[in-house]
Amino acid sequence: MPNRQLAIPQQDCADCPIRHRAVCARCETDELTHLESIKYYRKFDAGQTVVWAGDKMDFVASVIEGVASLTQTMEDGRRQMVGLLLPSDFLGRPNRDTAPYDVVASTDVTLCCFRRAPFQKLIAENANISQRLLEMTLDELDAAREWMLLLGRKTAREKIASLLSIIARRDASLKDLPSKGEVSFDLPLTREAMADYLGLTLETVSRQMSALKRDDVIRLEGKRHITIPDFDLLMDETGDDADGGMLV
Amino acid sequence: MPNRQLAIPQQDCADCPIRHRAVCARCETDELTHLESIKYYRKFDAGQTVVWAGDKMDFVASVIEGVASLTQTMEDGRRQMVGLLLPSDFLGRPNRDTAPYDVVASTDVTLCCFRRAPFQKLIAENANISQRLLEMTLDELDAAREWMLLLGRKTAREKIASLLSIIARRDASLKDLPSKGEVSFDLPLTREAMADYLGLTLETVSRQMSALKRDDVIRLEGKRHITIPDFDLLMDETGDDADGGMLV
DNA sequence: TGACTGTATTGATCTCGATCAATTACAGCG
DNA sequence: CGCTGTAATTGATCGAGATCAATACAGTCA
Repeated sequence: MPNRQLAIPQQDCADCPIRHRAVCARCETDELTHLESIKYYRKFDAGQTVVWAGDKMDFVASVIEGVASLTQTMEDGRRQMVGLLLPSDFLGRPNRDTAPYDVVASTDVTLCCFRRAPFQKLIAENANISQRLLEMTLDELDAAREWMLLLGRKTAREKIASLLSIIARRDASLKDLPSKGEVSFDLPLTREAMADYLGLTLETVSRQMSALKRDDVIRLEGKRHITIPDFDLLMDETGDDADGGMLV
Repeated sequence: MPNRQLAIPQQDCADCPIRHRAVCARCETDELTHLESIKYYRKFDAGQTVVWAGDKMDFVASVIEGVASLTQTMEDGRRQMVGLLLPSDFLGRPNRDTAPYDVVASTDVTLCCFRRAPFQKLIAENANISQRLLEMTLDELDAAREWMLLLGRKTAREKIASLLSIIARRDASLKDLPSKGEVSFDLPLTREAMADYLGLTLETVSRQMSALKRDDVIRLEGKRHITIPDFDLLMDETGDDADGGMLV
């Protein structure tokens, strides 16, 4: 299994506050110049909708900080999250200017946006950028397939444990810490958003969180700050095999 | 929502028995020549495993005929299908020579294979091929996300109806028929494989099939041949909104 | 300070799909 | 033909998670 972290380039992208592995990644100097001229930043508050499904999207973007989600909704209101965008993740796609899903900021979010037209020109002209995008899309696809296993076959408890381990890992790698032993982090999702991620109801999420707390797999300080006393213990609850590379 | 069919090129690829939209698609004459020299065919019987998860895969391939599935298995045996490969779909990926999932032939399958090394060289040298692969991968990602909605939020009946509509559509488009009014086709999956696709047990699949038959949404001739008297009626059972582009 | 709002927890009950088990259908084959 | 083995159907029962409902809690605003 591929490991996303390995893909994060060491070279920072000009004035982006953190290094990120989106289009700017691995770019040659001249490409970077191109990018700088079409790049701008946008901020969103927690809960704000970035784009609605069906809306025109005149930009693509890279998540600089915060967490956003892609969500699908059925007419009767049933909702399923289908993408979770953490810092360094990419939003939008070339050759498609209509958003297929609602994009909602789960926390305050900063996006590094690229105007669509010049971005597409950039792709057309630079082979390594479309190769980079291909690589990232394949990682997304792997993540989606791991997610499908979770949705289709895991128990509620395993689902919660899996989600916590995914967030813990990504958070740790962002802070350059190992995800071993004691790990703690802030949950960027409400119970409802967790339920939408996991294909559960928020009551079940809450109950299973309480159960994991009761069994000392996790500790809660306030509603959102989580400490995992022993990461291996949490992993035992996910149903994944030990080495199995869970990708976000 | 994008429509896959539009992506199928009208130009056939040399001696491939049917036109297919894999790497050969839209290629210039000289690229095609390259391809011909690294291309070979392999056949598999229904039930045969093409590759095991973790195995080295020294080729990538395009499905020429038949149906294959990608499946993930947990240690305790729970299984979830995460990919269904129909004719024209692509298998394998550049820069990854280890199969992440079991690939199993659901029916007799013919693959058009490309040796990995020269194929990667081809990608590196031809920008339009990696753009083509990107496009295809994005379609896969959309399909995976539609699938996630199915797994997370649909009822057993809706799941079955959705699967039947997906297969009916792909089958119809392959035969250049419209998926309207009365449609009929052969189910390329066992009840067990359907269950693995849908995150259900095979008993539930069987019961829901019987229920759909009882309600005249489908008709069964033998175990595998299905007739849908009115495609719209089936669509009403899927839970999708009327226009919603369900992608395989 | 207290009313108000959105988020989270906990309880009681119900239901859909899982599980366990028996039977049937059918294709291949001696 | 009657076996044999696999795939599929059907029945009886169970249980995980959904649903409905009440309560707790932390901000925030008047």
